[in-house]
Parts: sequence; structure tokens; C-alpha cells
Amino acid sequence: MKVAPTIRDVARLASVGVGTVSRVLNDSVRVDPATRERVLAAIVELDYVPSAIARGLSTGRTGAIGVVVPFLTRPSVVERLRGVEAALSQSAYDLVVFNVETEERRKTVLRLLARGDRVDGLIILSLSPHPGELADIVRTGIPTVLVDAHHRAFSRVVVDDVLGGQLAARHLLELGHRRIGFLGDDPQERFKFSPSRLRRVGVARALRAAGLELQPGYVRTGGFPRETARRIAAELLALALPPTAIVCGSDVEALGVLEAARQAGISVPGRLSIVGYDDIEIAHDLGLTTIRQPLVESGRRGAEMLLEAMDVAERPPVRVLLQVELVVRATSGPPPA
Amino acid sequence: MKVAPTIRDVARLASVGVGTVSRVLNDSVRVDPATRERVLAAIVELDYVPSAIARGLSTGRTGAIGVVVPFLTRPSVVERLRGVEAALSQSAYDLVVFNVETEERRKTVLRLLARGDRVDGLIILSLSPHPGELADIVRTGIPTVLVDAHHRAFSRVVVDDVLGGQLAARHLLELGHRRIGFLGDDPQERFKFSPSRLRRVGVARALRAAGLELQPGYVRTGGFPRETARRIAAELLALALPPTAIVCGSDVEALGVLEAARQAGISVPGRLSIVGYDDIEIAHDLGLTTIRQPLVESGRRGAEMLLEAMDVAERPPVRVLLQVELVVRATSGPPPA
DNA sequence: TTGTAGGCGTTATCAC
DNA sequence: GTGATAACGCCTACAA
Repeated sequence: MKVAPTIRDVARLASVGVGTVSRVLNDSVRVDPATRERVLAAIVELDYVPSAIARGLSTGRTGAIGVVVPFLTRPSVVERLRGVEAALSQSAYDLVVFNVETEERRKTVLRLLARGDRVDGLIILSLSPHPGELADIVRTGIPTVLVDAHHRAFSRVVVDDVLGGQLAARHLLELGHRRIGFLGDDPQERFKFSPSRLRRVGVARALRAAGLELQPGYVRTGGFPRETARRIAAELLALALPPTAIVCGSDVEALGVLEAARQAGISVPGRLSIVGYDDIEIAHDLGLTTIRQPLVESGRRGAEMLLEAMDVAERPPVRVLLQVELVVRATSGPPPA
Repeated sequence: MKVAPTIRDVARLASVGVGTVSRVLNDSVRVDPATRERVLAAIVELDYVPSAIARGLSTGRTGAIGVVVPFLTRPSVVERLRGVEAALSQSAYDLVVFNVETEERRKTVLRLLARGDRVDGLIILSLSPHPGELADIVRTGIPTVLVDAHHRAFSRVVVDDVLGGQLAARHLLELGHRRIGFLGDDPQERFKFSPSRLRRVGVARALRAAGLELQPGYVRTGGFPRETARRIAAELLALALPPTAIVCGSDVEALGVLEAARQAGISVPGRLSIVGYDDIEIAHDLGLTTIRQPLVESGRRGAEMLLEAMDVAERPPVRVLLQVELVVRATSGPPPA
């Protein structure tokens, strides 16, 4: 339980003042090469590492970047987080993860963060805070980037979810489907903002463009976690006239549908086509047709934008739009004759 | 960019000394109910939240727990991390994630952590630091728990990987297999300690008990990431007399084998049986026969043990052994006639 | 170029 | 009970 050496120890050993040590540490201003050498030697000798906390108290910065995520259980969130981590590991910042699974915890966490001295920068992933909370964050002046969430006041990286929904529906329409359903998240569960809802809007729009309607009876929400999606899909498939194709708000929900179909003995894509959303890794493994969005990339870009914004002060928010893309695999085909 | 109120502001507003405010904050000793009320009111009035950093500098604690993980890309690691998070979110500690993908970064991170004031507690996941690094950590006195890693000096939660390997092999032997192969990690990649290697030992042991040998020609390592596993498996399957069953060091590698079999037109389990290890979520989806170990649970237990250890000082290290279990699904069956 | 001292926001140790 | 005040370890003017 030895105590770590302080800057004072280094100064003493190198026969210099603490100021000088601090200077070589932060290579600010000019330090005589000779003394710099002495200091460096002392640092090595003592195996000295500066105290992050003390430095933080003094500079007002923490050396940490916070990432607020909902549901670490969702593969899409994890992939985004991985992108964030990849970018941050190139920097000197620590990555502090705030997982938020309930409204209450979201409030607690954001209030904490709004203190302004907990983290130097903030990434909010797939989560739309309330206006008041956002205002608090703006007020602190903490550089913040949103990933998979929209707000004019912040830099953000997003995709066009309406377009994604359209791509999915068009694909099915081209295959000849007419009875197309949608299974997505419960909007309220995602704290107001809901990509899932936008995807549904896209589906509806594509159908309308084809002279069809997205039947209310074919739309179901509340699809997380997968087990719930499976149950809901089973209901959908048990209809007298079930849809011949289902677009899902996420790949995880698509897996639930896939399972429901298997249990009901409905062949995919023979009698039912399924299109997911996200293209998480497992989608590839299972041959799921889906709408791909660059998940890892979104996290990486978000983190990079944040790091930049933290260097240069006060830049106007930018909006980065990543592309979605249809990936046809084995769960979509022509409707049954 | 307003400045956050300090304890001094609260003290002034409540007409008390900072000491008193600090006391009600940490409800240490007794404070007169009346003054306590005044202080509380001032706190609310100013929307005051104590500075974590300042408190940290003063108390020597950070309010953060560090988790060192290798390869955030591995599903098994992510599931364990999720368990850690679940336990920690019940506490007041922040979760700082240190992802370590290279030898160098491991050194950097552990050196940083060895400073002793970066985090209050440490969880090391699926990663075996070098003896010297461990010694540094012991010296700092930071409460530390190992998950999926072994060392007498630390509390740890582990499974019996040799047993796991045995279970896998016995299952295949009982099905009638005689030509059994093993595909696992490259031991060096995991920084010396290698669960994968222990699993292989288990397989070899089970074969020997049945009067067989694990043929060197049937053993391949270097199976991460999955694409590599696929390629290696393809070699194995291209042998003149290929194995009729392959035990894998992880589910991810098993997926690679599965893919190789598919590409080679080899039916599973008709002509090839595959057993994975871990039982990550996707294993269920793909019907992979595997050895289950409680991943999320391991993280949760580790975090709980750490929290306890941080309360009570100086307890001797304990070793928690979680159970492994064979889960038979659709990728294992009798060998071809 | 370099040393000294004040300050960052708390907690904890004193007297009162 | 409560109010000063000295740490905590560092950074950064300010002086020298």
C-alpha cells in the first residue's frame, strides 16, 4: 500500500521547483534541455505518474468522456459503443459508461453530468433526453455529441430512418408483396424519440407510393426484448389473413419474428418474408435480410467529432448523415402464390 | 457556461461554515436539525451538486470502478461486462471501461491504474496481466477482482475450463465419435493465460480416458476472429481423413467452423458435429451445441465481490467457481456411418 | 529559464 | 454543534 510519489518528490530529486516539473510534464513554455533531462530522469526513477484527480481539480478537466447509453443489452448499442471506444482509445481520455435503463436513472445520470465537472465531453447514444435535461447540458457548456438521436442544438450523427423504412418496404413491394406488416419498438420505451417510429413512417410512405396502405392491424409495437417480439409476431401470424411480409424496427425484433415463424411452422421466406434493421453481426450469421446502418462507424464518428469539438471551442453544431443500405439475404423472397 | 455553485456558496447562503455543509452532505456526526434544514434549503435553492473531483482529491477516492477488458469485440466479454454494469448501477460508482487490444496498451493502462488514485476498485476481465503488473496492483492496495482469470493473490470468479472441455468431448464420444478435433485461440494472443488452452486439455483428457488420443493434426489454434476460424476449419475439413467432430474454444470460433462446413457442403450434424463454448446469445439462435458458462453472472458476481471488498478492508482473496454445463442443440449428432 | 505561492472544492482536524 | 483552517496534488500566474 505504498503511497504514490508526487510532483514534489520529483522536484526534490531533480533539484528543481515543482513548477518546472509541471512544465516538462505539460511541455508548456521552454525548459532548459538539461533540466528537462534531469526531471525526466527523476520521473523515471520514481516511476512517477501524475494524479489525474489533482490535475483535474486544478485544470477543471477530468480526462474522461462520458457515454450515456440505453440498454447495454441491445447489440446495436454495443456496436456503437465499440466505435466510440475505438476512437477514444486513440486519445488520452477515459471512457465512462453510463447505462440508463429507466426514466429515473436517466434523470439521475443527466443531473450528475450537468454538474459539468464529471466529464470533459459527452456522447449520448440512441437516447433522446428531455428538453429540460438538454438545456442543462447546454448550459454547462460540456461539448456533447448525439449519436442516433436528433437535436438542433448538438452535433450529431444520424441516418435517415424514414428512408431506411422505405428501402425495406420497396424491396418487399418489388418482390410482389401486398400484405406488409410492421413490428417495432414501443415508442415510449425509448424516451420519446424513436427511430423505430420513423422506420414505420418510411414503410407507410413507400406503401402509399405504391397505392397501398399500411394496415393498422398489421402494425405492432412493443417489440423489445426479442421474446416479446416473438410473442407479438405470433399474434400477427395467427391472423385470419396474415401479412406475407414483416418489416421490423430492428434486427433483434426480426429474430423474434423468425422464431415465431419457425414455431408456427411457417417457412421463411417461402410463406413469410422478414426484413430487419441495423445489420448487427448476427444478422449476417442468420442470413437475415435487413437495412444496414453503419453502427460501429456511427460511434467512431461521434467520438471523433467530440474530440475535435473539445479542441476547438464553440463550433456550430454539425449534422453528419450516414447512409443506410438494403442488404438482401435469405429471409426475403416472393410472396406465396 | 455558468459556473457551478460550490460548497462555499451554500455555506454563505445558509449562513453557516463550509464544515457544516460538508457534514450534512455526508451526514457525519450530528448536526442541529434546524441548521441542517437551512443547509438543505440552500442546496436545493442553488441546485448544488458536490464536485466529485474535489471530493476525490480530498478523500483519495474517485467514485469510479475500472474494468479492464480485452477485445470489446468478443461477445463473451460484452456479456460479462453487462453483468458488471448491472451490479455497479446499483451502487454509486461510475464505470470506467479500459479496453485493451494490444500488449502495449495493456502496459499503459495497468501502469496508469497502478497509480492508485484513478479508480477505487478494479475488475480485470478475461485477461491475465503479467506478474509484475499484478505486483504493482497489489502494492497500490486497490481492491481488485479477477473474472475469468486466475491468480492466488486476488479474489476471482472462474469456471473449470478443463471440465468444460471434458464435457464437450464426452458428449461427442457418447454419440460415437472417434475422430475429434479441437479449434481454439492462439494462446499468445490472450496474454499468457488461456482458457482456450485449458479447454483443449479437457478434451485431450476425456479422449485419453476413452483410450483415444487428441491427434496433433486435429488441433488448430489462432481461431480469432471468426473469419480466421473459418479458414482454419476449412483446412481441417479438407484433410484426407477429416475429424467427424470439432470442439471449439469459443462459440465465435464454432460459428467459423459452421460457416466453413456450409461452404464446403458438409452437413451439420450429418457429417460434422460442432460443439462451442460459452453459450453466448447467438448460440441459442443458431442452435449451436455448446458448453454454457454463466457469462453475465460472472460479471455480476465479480462486481458484487468487489463492492463488498471495498467496504470491508483486507479480506483474504476468495475464489468463486461457477458451473459449466453441456447444452445440446442442433449441431451435434452421431458420426456418419 | 526557473522558483514561489495562490487557488481549484472537498474533507477532516482542530479549537471554541 | 459549529466555524476556521490545513491538507489533498497539481497548474499557473507572478517574480526573480
